[in-house]
Amino acid sequence: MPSTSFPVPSKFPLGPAAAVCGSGETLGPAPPAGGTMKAAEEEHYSYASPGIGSSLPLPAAHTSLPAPCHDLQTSTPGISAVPSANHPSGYGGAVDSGPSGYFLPSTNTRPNGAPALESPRIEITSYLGLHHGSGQFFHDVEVEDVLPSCKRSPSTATLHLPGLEAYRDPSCLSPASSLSSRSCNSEASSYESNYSYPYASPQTSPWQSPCVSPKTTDPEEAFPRGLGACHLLGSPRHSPSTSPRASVTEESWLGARGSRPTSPCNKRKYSLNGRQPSCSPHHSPTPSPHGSPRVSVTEDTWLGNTTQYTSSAIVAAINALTTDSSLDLGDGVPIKSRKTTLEHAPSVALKVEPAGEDLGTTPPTSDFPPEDFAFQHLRKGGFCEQYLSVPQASYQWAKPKSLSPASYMSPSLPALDWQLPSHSGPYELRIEVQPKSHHRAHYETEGSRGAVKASAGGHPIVQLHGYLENEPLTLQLFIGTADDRLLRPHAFYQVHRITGKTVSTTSHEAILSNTKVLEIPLLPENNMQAIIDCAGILKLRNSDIELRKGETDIGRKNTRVRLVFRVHVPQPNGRMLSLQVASNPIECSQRSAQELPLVERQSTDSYPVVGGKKMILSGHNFLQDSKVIFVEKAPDGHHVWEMEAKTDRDLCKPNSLVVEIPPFRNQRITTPVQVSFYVCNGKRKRSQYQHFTYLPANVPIIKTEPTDDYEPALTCGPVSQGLSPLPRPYYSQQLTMPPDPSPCLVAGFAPCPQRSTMMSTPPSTSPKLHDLSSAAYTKGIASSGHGGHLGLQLPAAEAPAMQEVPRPMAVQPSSPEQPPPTLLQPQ
DNA sequence: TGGCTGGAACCACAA
DNA sequence: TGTTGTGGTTCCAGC
Repeated sequence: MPSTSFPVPSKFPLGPAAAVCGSGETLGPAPPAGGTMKAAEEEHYSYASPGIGSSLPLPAAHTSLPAPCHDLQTSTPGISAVPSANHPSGYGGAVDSGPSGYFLPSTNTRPNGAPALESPRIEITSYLGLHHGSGQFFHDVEVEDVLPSCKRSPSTATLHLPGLEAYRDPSCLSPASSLSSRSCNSEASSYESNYSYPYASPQTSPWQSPCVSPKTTDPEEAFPRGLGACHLLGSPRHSPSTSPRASVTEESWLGARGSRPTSPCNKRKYSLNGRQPSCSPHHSPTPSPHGSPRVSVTEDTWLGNTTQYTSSAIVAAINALTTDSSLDLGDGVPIKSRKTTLEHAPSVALKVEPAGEDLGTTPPTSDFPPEDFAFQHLRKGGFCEQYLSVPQASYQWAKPKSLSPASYMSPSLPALDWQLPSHSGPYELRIEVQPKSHHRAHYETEGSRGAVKASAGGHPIVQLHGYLENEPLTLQLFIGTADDRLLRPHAFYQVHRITGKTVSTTSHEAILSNTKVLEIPLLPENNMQAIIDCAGILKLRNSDIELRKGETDIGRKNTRVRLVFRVHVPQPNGRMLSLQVASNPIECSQRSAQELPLVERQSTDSYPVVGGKKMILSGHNFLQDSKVIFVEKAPDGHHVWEMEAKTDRDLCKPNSLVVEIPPFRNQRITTPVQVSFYVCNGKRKRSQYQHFTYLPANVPIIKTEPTDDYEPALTCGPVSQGLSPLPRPYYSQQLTMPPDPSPCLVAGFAPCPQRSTMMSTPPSTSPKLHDLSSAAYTKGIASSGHGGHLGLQLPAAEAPAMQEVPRPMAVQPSSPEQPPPTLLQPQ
């Protein structure tokens, strides 16, 4: 295993690394992140570069690595942290060939006499330092010049201790346990995904694997591109395992495909050329030098690590002195495995990177528009190259993952599962063009299926309104859930960066808390508008995710996602105002997309109990036999009332359905009653629930005409952003801030106005948009990274970015399966 | 040549 | 327990 050395300012003694190495001998579970790691961080990392640290798997992560693993590592052929002569000197040189003694005493040896493995080392160099401290990074400087103020998300550096959270349960996982063609991939992806393996298991230790195969998800993300020399083993990007389908080498070890993987529970029974996978998840495969967690450098991680920040962001990060673990890039987002695998070291090691991809030869270039250039330059410039040989991935698996929302204590940015408003003060983040309701996600084993498109052609467009500054901002995009619960990163889908001639928008990948985030520049010259033509959706194998420790969601039939956009607007007071908006749901399953009806719009969202009015539903897969069922649910989810609405078959079209609103069961209601309805094409072919509100008979109808003016602003205000034109309550998870959140903070979390997001309310009655002083976050309470279903709304006082200690606050559960959105008790 | 797409085979699990 | 349906995943072929 190559040493992983990141240039680090002298003030970063890399103590953790050394310390960790020392402790690395210790077998057993790593201490909780909050414990040792925290201490280490505090002690040694008073500051971490936002750009780098945010995702760097730090050496600390190996505290739990068993010594034997180290031995394995060193002894394995595939891994060679061979310092390349070609490596740039200085910082760059330090990356690969950094003096081993830098972290570990050269005399460090194993009890068994074997040379001590150098603990993975990562020297962290502050971004500033890179820019100003080394001429080698002039590119970066140039970048600064080019894009002086492009504010990257002020991610905070994170130093992780490994093993705190395993992606897969150690008992269930083993490199071999997940096999199939994906085995190599999956493994890779899993590890990369921070699907950490338990600390004390040699089998799961990255050390046991000699493989050092930088993975890449995208040829274009080529930092590594120029790193041939930097890459250990010469092939940073390709390893036989990286492409299950195309590599001859792969065939050699992969052997004939047995059966296809199936979902959950790791029941796949593939044989991996010599690596007999355990049929039982509980059986750990025999450790093999070949089959090991990857130790790789990934572009993704690199990208993330090399995220550039503006000075302000850096300052913010410095101020934050954060130890936020949620920002680890290496944290665990599976990357296209076929390009990332690292098993089978031998082959990997022998694979030679195309000459054309020599280190540092990638010129900045004219291939990119100015802004693109800036990004590209940043990504591919010397700065990044300096670190390409760092086997980050190897640590990813061991990195702790924030299982609990509470663990996210970054003082700078809200966790991805926090519910944020789409509007605050003068700012509003809005999805001007919604994505299509269907987009077939691609698997790691597949090629990209392109970028998400808009319904009417083109691509989704997002714009930040109200921002009058001249400095660019960064729009973050990640894949969020589209179920009934609070919006949170989707465990089974990740955003995938699309590149190519057809992509006009530059982007950059980063990983935050196991979630891949695409960062897209929002430029003033573009009116702070971004065309999202660079975002595809990657589907992760259910079995991979479900086995992740702490993961409670299941992947089966969990195929709807939303594009979630975030932007962090710097405030005069130095804080960040974070806004978020989610798109309409996107069905990502091939089958579902072809079969399940999907309601995108409804012409009416409320009507008096008498019913009788025609409502037009727009969507997909409507059949003449489609039925529309109205349902009223009790708090416990049971159906209190069901009524099939009459549909006009003559007017039925595949994408539109005319239905007559049935009279409500109770004609004497005095307050609006919210019910649901869905379109049913037959057994098990139902659309998701849509909300509808019955109004008291004597209530004047505010909006009843079927119209095409699906103006979110007219119906739900900013909270509707990202939702269907007409309220789609179940997805109305954009946070609506009451003018004064305080009422929601007292009296035992009494019902809060936020519920308004579920109600169809006319503009006049829509909750007032919160201003900065009322902005708040709603933090999903998750038992796991993605497991949060319910959440506590956390008002963030004046500025969301402050992330002050969240105060519990009532929030509406948007689930049709859950009790009415009246009160959400903090958990 | 490689990426994007649509389609479908294959397989395991669910009904 | 056996059969059929459903959905996840992978592979193929055409553009």
